[in-house]
Amino acid sequence: MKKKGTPPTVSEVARAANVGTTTVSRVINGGERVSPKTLAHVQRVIDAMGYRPNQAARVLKGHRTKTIGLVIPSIADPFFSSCAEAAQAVAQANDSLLIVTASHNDPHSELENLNILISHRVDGLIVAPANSQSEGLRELLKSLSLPVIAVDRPVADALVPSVVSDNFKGARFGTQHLIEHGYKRIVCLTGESTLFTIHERMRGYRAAMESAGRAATLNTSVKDYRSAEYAIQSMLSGPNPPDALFTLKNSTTIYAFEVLQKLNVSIPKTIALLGFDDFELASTVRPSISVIQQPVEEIGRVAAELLFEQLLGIRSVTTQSKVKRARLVTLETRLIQRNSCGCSPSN
Amino acid sequence: MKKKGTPPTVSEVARAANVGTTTVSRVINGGERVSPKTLAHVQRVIDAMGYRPNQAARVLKGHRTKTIGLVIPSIADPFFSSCAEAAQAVAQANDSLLIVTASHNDPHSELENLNILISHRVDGLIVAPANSQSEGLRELLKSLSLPVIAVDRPVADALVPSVVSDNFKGARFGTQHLIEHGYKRIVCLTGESTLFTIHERMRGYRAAMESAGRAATLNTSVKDYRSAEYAIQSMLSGPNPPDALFTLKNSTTIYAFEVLQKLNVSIPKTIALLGFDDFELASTVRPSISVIQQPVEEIGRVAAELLFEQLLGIRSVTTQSKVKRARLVTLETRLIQRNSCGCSPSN
DNA sequence: AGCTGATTGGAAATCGTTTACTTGGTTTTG
DNA sequence: CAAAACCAAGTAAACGATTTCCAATCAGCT
Repeated sequence: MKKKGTPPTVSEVARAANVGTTTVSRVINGGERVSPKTLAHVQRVIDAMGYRPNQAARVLKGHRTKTIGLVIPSIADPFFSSCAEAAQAVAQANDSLLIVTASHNDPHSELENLNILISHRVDGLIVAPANSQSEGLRELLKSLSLPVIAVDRPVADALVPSVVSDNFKGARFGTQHLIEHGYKRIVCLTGESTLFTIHERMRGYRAAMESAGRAATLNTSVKDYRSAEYAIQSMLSGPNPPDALFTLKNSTTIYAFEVLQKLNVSIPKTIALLGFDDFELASTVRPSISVIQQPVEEIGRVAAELLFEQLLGIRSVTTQSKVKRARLVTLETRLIQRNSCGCSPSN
Repeated sequence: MKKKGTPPTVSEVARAANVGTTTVSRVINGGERVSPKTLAHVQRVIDAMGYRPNQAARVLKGHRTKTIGLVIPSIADPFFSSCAEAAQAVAQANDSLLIVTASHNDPHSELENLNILISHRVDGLIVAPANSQSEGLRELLKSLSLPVIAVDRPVADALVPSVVSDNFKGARFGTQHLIEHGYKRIVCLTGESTLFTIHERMRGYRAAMESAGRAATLNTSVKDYRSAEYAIQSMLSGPNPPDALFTLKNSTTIYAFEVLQKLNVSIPKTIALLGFDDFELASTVRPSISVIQQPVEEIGRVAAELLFEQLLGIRSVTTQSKVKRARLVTLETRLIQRNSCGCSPSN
């Protein structure tokens, strides 16, 4: 075990072992075409010197960097960190590393991050685009020669394959579920948002209401506790108050829940609550909150798998068409029935 | 904007711009010693060709990889993902990328991850050691020539600088707080754990109880809802039931909360609850749960800052001694008073 | 013994960038 | 007016691993 200083190189190892660099290289890469005893000897020297091949040199010779990039709005966000965890696992299974950067939903920062990652010669990229329409992003993607997968939000025109959960169907199903359980006045709440996901969910809500012959009521002004309080209070004191709330994102769900608790409105007796997207403690609060759950880790996993599939099979035309076929992977959501919408399971 | 194919190189750019490679290189790196008009011209060509320098080649010439590695138990864990987010931000500010890997608290996997990162020639490492004592880790660290910072859990003998929150003081303070507010029988609950953090917290609880002349009661068997139910129920039906619970980790806090709710035990009237470590919805449940909060992002931030400090200032002896002085950075926790332990703030 | 053929090991080119050293041309100055 | 100083820009040699080709060795044959 060597102490400090500059890391040893192949030739140093070769000299120490009294062999050529070729032999050392072969030992490193599986030991083909090397006699068992030299192999053992060289391996011993390698271990003794604490030698580790320099990836940069390897990459320079035209090899993979064994590195993929992930650009997400925030690392701390539970949704994206679960995604990242799953993607990292797949990367590891494919002998690769995952580099994570946060765009904070800023298209400019996103572009910068992507450029840096490309400069580092990552083998592929997974991106949750800050903005599906962003011209900068689209231009970059067009000029790119490496595989890219979008997650959570597709890029306009399916420029790259995307993996998303079925926000539309999920929201429609959730709304239908409320309708079927007899709720008469179902109001949809969310923070004002231009995000693709929220947009799809609103569409799903509207579709379900429409096909049931109901009037859709959407309130997109719930940004914080205050606005939630205002919105809910005025609805309750107004004419024709809602008997069910469908909240389209976690923060909105939480605000609504808090407000209802504070106002001593009984859930689900007076008002039912159904949230889109699950969060750790939706099951812990009393009453526990029913939600439409997204297959979070699956999104990250499938995206990474798709990426490596593309990475490993660039040769065959068959693969290309296969990839072309799957420009948009839509993963199913499911309803987690808890106690907040009058459709209690066992407990 | 070039279409696809292999990425352009310096010499290609040089040829296209009718200059030497040196000039191109100079333009890339700030444009010193290049006339304004050639600079502009070369820059134009670079943009036109979509040229991006190959980091691998740059690294090979002995430069930083502008890359740091982070090895944590889990990426999806809120604590560590916040850490990661903060570390990434610092990395970005230092023009570097963050590579994240998950060890799942397995020392073997941890070692493997570290080796891979080292092979990729990361400039430095941040690790949350799976096991402070691990011989493999200690040996690796000793043989290493790059800066490493430990987070959350120090490495034995302060082999590398560590950034941790003050688990001992936090737990002692929390316990003292409960004592001061008149709770007579304060029981400490946690999952059985050999983790450094939990150990420190137990030590803190014991210290506080001891110096108050109380008998410490620790139950380390709360691993899931079932075991929590059993533990709490038997304590409640036994002689001398507790009037306060101090839970040492989030999962334990949640289980205890759920069980108390289920048993219709009033919080904090019958039993008070204080948790160690904060989580998003501790403030949302009713009653909201008071906790000892760790400076989560600060840990990640300080660790990364320390790393870059070491990375940038290897020259001066002053800096070395400064680093030596700060082998263990202990960050203060604070008590977040909510409604679960009889010491309610305003609401 | 000498030849064949398989097997193992080595020398050298290569990847794309940086950088020490030159070159040629201009400007300043004694 | 010549010499010194200066500046932009180019040439070529690294960096460390892979890889192609070639050389050497040795066993097994005839």
